[in-house]
Amino acid sequence: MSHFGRSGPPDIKDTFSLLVLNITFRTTADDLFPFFDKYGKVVDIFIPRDRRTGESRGFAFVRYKYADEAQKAVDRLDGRIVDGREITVQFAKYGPNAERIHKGRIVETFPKSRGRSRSHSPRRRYRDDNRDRDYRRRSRSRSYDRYESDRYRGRERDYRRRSRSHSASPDYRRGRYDDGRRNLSRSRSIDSVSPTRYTPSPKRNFPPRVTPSPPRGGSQDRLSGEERSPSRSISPRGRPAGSRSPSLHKSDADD
DNA sequence: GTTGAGCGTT
Repeated sequence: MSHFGRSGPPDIKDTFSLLVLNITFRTTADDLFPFFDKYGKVVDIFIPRDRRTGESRGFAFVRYKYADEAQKAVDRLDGRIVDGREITVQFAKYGPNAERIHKGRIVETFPKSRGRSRSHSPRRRYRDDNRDRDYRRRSRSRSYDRYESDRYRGRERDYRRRSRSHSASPDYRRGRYDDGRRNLSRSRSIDSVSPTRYTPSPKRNFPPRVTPSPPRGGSQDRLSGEERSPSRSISPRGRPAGSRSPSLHKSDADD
């Protein structure tokens, strides 16, 4: 199904979570499902997204029903190329609530979890807003010299050159995307919108030449007066310009 | 439209 993680964490008590790193930012759970489903029973797949932009953060969590299948998936899918990117599959070390996890399974069972135990010390469900912008920018400044950077870049470039056969354009994702969502492109109906509850924009239809000038009074008042002045519709005399009779004499036009 | 170390949501 396509609704992995839509209904929240189903049950991780008897599931083994795998952490998939180094995936592309366009890779979705549906893309990873066939890969992992081939090696075992996938219970759920979840890809954390950014709460501001809603984009993927570059990693996913795959839950298997059995440990052996999860282990096989790690051994098989670890290092595989998905969407042109080498993914890294490994057992999750932390749970949804940062609980200890061994082999993708929760080992740190809270003894007094009769209703509320770990809730006693609830850490921030989400990253601090102030650090929210930093949690990904922290490692940007690396000690990479331009030489090494250039070398890595060159290697990566070479890798990409070898990767694409003859004419691989960045539209590879588009083709796949179009393959799955072409319905949406064809009929842009309200019913065809993806289950994601993202709101594109409250205003569905707006005039092309819409003037987004805030209708706030005050300083805008005088500006409005200026703009209203050049209106040729009203003559300085208070008489409509079009109301001028063509039979007006030349001498009358000396105003 | 971009980026690339890491551990998760109704």
